[in-house]
Amino acid sequence: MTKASDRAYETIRSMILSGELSSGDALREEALAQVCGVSRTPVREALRQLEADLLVRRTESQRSYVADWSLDDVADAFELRAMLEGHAAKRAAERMTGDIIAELTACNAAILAAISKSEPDVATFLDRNREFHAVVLETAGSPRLKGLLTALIEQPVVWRTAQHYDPEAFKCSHGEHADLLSAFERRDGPWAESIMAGHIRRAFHAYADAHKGLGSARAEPKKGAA
Amino acid sequence: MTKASDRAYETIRSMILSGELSSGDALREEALAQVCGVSRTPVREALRQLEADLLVRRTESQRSYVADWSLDDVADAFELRAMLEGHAAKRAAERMTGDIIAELTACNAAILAAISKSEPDVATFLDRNREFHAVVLETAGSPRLKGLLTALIEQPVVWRTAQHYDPEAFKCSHGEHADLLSAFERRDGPWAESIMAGHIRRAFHAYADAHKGLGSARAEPKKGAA
DNA sequence: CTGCGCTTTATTGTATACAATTAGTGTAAG
DNA sequence: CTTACACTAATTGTATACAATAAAGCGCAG
Repeated sequence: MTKASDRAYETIRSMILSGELSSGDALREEALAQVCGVSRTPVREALRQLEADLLVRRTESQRSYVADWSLDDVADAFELRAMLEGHAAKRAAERMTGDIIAELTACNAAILAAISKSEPDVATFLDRNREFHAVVLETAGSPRLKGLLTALIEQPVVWRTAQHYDPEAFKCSHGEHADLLSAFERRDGPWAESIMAGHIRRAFHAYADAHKGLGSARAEPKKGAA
Repeated sequence: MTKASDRAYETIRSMILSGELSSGDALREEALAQVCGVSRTPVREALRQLEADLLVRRTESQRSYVADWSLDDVADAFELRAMLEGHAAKRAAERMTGDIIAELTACNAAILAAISKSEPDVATFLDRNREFHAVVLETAGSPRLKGLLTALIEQPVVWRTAQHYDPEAFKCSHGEHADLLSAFERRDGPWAESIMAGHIRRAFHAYADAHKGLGSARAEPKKGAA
């Protein structure tokens, strides 16, 4: 994608992630085009990409809506993510180098700094956490695995989960990254896989705990509000 | 996608799978538009879809080429497929019903019939094999898993592998499906997972054996020939 | 002869107009 | 009061023209 389609993609994506657009909202191409300051053509392309990212769903009649995620959907996604990121961690351990360990160590130190403040710096935590996982995924050296996971990791769900973390949960996350580094230092693939799978599953339960009760049954498409 | 984009998608896809277009061939939008009898707009959409299917790759300058698969790429894809289809088999075993077992049994009987002829009916084998795996995947009941796998299963590589099967290999494939049915009847998820993972890995080795020697290093883009 | 930079050409990106399809609405029959 | 149906309005699909960009060819200097 180039300039205009990129702008459309980023704009729409951030509107979804920020909550400016909420689950089930209709996404009309022309309205989005005006918002993004481009024509419908790049908007269409951006919508296809967002659909691949699972942030947008399309009805059989080709209308687009902001995707809604029931708890089952989220569980489904986290289960796959645990399996795939576990696999990525195993492969990364087998391919690990000192430089990358240093990079990951620095990254995790930044995470520790961000969460050690009196008021945790959630934005920095998220950025560095994303970076940590991205480096692991890159080190796994499987383009296809990378492709599959990118469709799963950058979800609104993931984004919002950390908002509900208590100080203890942040520490857990940091500690699991540290464990992962131990496994990487020893080139212990299976250990890394176990830790990563548990790490992701813990994140899921943090999400589930924060959302228990409100069943979030799949909503019907709303109209308007694009 | 609708009529014109569908036609473009199917046309280009079959051109790639049939070998009419080979690895590295340039895919020029206008040329494809003429071949498909549509304008560039639906062709562009089809190309994006084919890119998601990993049948087409795009350079950083947005030019499209028929994807080429080194043996490492194929190994990578099969490894992921073994993991994901194994997972699907496990979930399917946990959700299995008598009706579905009957359907799968009939499907595998058709496979047996196709490969028992003096001259094996490869096309029927492939169709029924695809159907068998599709039913398992459907029964797994994870839309996301389904989405991830469809990007991996319908590859030219898969298609051509069976061309090299000897009678024994066909029998192995049928036998593993039968084993899978045993696991399903007993609702034994881990067993089903093991069998399926092995089933996929065997297919990979059949491919690798047929292609050993010719290294198939990633070719540079060719020109022309769209 | 070779390497660099400019000009030309080919190809993709974007905008817009129009066609086709779908959802929404109102009305009339049961 | 409900439902079926037709009609209208809204939305997406497609084609085409034009703009931007990258590849290729060419000339020139070293």
